[in-house]
Amino acid sequence: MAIHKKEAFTQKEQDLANFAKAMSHPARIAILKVLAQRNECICGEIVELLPLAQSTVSQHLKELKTAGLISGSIDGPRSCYCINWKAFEKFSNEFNYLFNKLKVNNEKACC
Amino acid sequence: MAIHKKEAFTQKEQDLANFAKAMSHPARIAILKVLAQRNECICGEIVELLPLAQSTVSQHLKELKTAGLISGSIDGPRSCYCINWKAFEKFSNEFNYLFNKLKVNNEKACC
DNA sequence: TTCTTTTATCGTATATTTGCGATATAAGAT
DNA sequence: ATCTTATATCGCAAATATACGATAAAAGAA
Repeated sequence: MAIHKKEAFTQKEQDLANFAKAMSHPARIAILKVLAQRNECICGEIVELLPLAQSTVSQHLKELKTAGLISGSIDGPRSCYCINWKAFEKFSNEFNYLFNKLKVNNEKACC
Repeated sequence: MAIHKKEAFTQKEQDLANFAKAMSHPARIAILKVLAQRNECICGEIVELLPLAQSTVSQHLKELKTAGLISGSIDGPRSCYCINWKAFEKFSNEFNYLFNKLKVNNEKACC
């Protein structure tokens, strides 16, 4: 494969793709769901709820955090995570701009 | 790694993840963008527009088609693709249901 | 200090993705 | 029938992702 060509695309394309990539695993969807449902931030409770090892869950949390979908802070001996709603709003806007608006001018599908 | 545990999650979680996975590469975002912008379906024009080899683009198109985000049909010696708006509507609904509605009850972020 | 609890990180095995050239396939053109 | 054009598929190399056990780190409890 030589080199990954992701840099050859626009920043917006890469941003959208990165956001989507962060959501591209059911475990991460499940984590986001839990964080979205609870008003208080969750820590190791997530591990209890998922059918995965603690280290694996921790890795998924790190990916979500790196991608900016959640934020986390240390709270004594445990960690506290919650959703970064701003990132979701941004994604939602980008997504709708790209597809919902264009859809109007594009009713007649051809294949 | 032993086994992938994706089956251990709900169907909805898997569906959302699969949709997101299809969008998780800038080349595929770019393809969707082109298809969304043109009223008529595009074929090899996409190859011209992307900084990738023809075989690579063909592979990305196949992935998008398999995931249900686009549909394609043979048109003489060339192939015609277009967006499957229904799939986007479904994803948009799922996504908004999961996040936008919950957001209302969740204004106070904690970390 | 030592023990316990909670979470992050390391190392590693395996699976999947990405990318391309080469080749196959399919259909219209000559 | 042969040539050309357009697209899909195969085979392979390299990069990433997924998962887990083991271990480290950090902080409160005994």
